[in-house]
Amino acid sequence: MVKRPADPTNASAPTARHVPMRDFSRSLPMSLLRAREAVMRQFRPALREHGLTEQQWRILRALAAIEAAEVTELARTAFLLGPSLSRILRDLEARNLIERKTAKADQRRSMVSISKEGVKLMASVAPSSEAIYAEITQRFGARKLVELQEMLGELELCLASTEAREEITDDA
Amino acid sequence: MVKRPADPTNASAPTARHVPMRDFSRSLPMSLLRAREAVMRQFRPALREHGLTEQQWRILRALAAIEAAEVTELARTAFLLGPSLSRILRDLEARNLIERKTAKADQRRSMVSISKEGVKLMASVAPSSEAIYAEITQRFGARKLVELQEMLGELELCLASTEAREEITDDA
DNA sequence: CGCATTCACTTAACATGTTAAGTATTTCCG
DNA sequence: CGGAAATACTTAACATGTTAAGTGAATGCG
Repeated sequence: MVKRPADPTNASAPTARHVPMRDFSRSLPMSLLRAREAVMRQFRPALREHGLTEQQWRILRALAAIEAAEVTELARTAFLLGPSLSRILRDLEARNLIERKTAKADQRRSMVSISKEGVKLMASVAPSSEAIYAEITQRFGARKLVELQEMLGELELCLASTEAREEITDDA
Repeated sequence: MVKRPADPTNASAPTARHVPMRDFSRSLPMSLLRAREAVMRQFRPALREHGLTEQQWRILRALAAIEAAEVTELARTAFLLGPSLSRILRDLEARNLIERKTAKADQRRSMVSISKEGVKLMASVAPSSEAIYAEITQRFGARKLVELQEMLGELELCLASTEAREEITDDA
């Protein structure tokens, strides 16, 4: 907002603009964050009415789609980290929305599944969720939405392979 | 909406697939989340080396760009909620990366600015940050990146006006 | 077999997201 | 002027993100 030329005697004035960078508000992470927040803002009230957070809803949806799953598999599907999932499963189990039983073959693993109550809750939320999604689709345009999601998928894909070589390039 | 005929005897098998919905992994919030996570995974190690979190970095960047700002304005710029910002500013101030002074005209407001140390820290992080951004741009394609960000902006815009009418439609 | 290693999770600790409530200041208005 | 209402934060409380460490069970292998 201030376009002042370099000021060599910046003793009184608070320092700024010393480190040139891209315009902050146009960075990719920011764009993604803002877009996602705009979308989630549409859903949160409906979920909240049913006492669900976004992540709890993700887990229920994932479970409804895959019968039963190990915790690790569920984490991958719902895109949650293990510790978050652990906590949430504990709470969902306490609310009787899910069930777990340790696998017979391997005592380390526990199979998680949605309970009858969980299904009932999902059924009561799904309509409004779908309605909201439909409204978003309509506003933004169905074709454009597909296009956007394709680009997002490509972005994810083209960054996916960078993660394993931290060990190698870590020569600092 | 449910395609399955009623099953009165679902006692043994874990219940599932009772609530048909869009394929979970292809929902828009999920796509946005995954894409953003893929991007942030590139940046986090570099920030971490300098003892900064993503949000702290956002605040420093915002401050470097606008000289000084009120807390509310900063929250809008860095896209953080007030409570988060309050906590982070407290910590950044304790680390002498920012400075604050209450405005003379209005004792409620406090002006926040980046400190000399903060500028130094920014200068030490900016190069790797820019390098990472450049690599992402190159991998994904500069033109495609612009296109993606335009779509994200449009999405945000077309959902922006929905927020004020919760009071009105809240007739439940 | 025995034991180090790996594996599947869980706990812990700290930082942020999210909503609600609290505090101090200012403004509005009779 | 004076008190209700609005404003600019801050605190509180709970849930999740993120990394590191812990725990118990399986595996690999000498």
